[in-house]
Amino acid sequence: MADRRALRHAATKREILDAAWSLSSERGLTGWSLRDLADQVGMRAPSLYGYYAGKNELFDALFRDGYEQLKQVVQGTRRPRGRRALLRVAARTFLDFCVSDPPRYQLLFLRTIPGFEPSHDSYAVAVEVLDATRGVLASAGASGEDDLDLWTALVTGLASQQMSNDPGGARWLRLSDAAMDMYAAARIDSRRTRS
Amino acid sequence: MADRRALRHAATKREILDAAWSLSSERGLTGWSLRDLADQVGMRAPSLYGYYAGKNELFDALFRDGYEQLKQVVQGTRRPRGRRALLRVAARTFLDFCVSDPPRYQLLFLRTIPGFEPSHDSYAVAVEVLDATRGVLASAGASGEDDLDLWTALVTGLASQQMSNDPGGARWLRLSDAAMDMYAAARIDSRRTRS
DNA sequence: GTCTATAAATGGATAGAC
DNA sequence: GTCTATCCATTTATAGAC
Repeated sequence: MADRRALRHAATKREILDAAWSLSSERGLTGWSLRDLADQVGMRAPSLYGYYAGKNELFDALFRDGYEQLKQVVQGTRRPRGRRALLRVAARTFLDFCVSDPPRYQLLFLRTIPGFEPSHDSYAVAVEVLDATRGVLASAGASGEDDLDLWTALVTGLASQQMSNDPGGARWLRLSDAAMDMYAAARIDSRRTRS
Repeated sequence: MADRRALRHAATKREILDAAWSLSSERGLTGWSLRDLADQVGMRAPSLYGYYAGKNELFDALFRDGYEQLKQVVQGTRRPRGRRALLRVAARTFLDFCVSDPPRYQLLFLRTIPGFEPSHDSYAVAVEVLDATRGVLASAGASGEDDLDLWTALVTGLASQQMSNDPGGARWLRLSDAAMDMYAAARIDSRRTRS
């Protein structure tokens, strides 16, 4: 296994995913058909079925791929030692990731495609990312489950408002540091123990 | 004008909107066709065109209707005199409104329908609601534009996370009061002036 | 005002040749 | 592995009779 044939097959699957991301950016996550996708790749629609069983499986692959991307971003992020600085960097990194590709955000964090839900395997990658986020917050001194949930609500709220109401701008992005200071004051600085 | 004919016409338009909300709840905001909608109302698809020029105009009417509903909710909300209590009630009210109808939330606060954007008239209702929200926050002692933006990010984030990751549950809903306390501490209590 | 009939386009998916 | 051809369902929308 992993011979030339398999490598080529995997390369084509990646090419198809990239084309799907590209189309989603241009026309929206649900704004393209399998024919459109095939055109983008330079093949005919039926040929896609040699790589993905159908549109649903394709969305599932995109879902997984998106979370793999986010995992890479999280793992590659600088981790300042100060708690406040760590929170700020984490929030900015996450916001940049979200805003840089709104359709990807829609697929990963909203549930707006009727009938689609990720497979168990793909969802596992999402859980990995959540675990990594839990670790970052713990390093910052916020180790409770409520701390995690409040943090995700805050940053996804900023991202979502930014994309929906000021696309291309920075009206909510620029509140990132202030939001983290607010969060730290309530969830970290007010702690009795200092860890 | 406003004779029996016009009244009947308006009543049918309302009936169609209600049917559209109903279908959206069952199958998702984009999970139904004009045929489905006509079935729900008890007519044939072409007859709908006597009331709305097409699906886009229908989404626009739904958008406006949704914000009219929110306006009613906001106007009908109890307004405790204490700042903290006012914030808490406002957040809970807004969250209840969001979570009680996820497709409506999707239409009003996200931009996930490819090609659709609200008309000027419909958007004006959304602006009204935002102005009302600005007023509520000002009463609570948060009168800056950044205060407003941070508040909307926080509450829409809670709502969105709740609906996407724990539908039917309360994992994020129950953080509502804590979120408002966090917000108040950073945006209100720390103010130098007391009014 | 509502209907039937139908246009005209588009969608996902499969069969089978090469 | 990719293609052509095609199926079959579905969609929005219009024309015109009643």
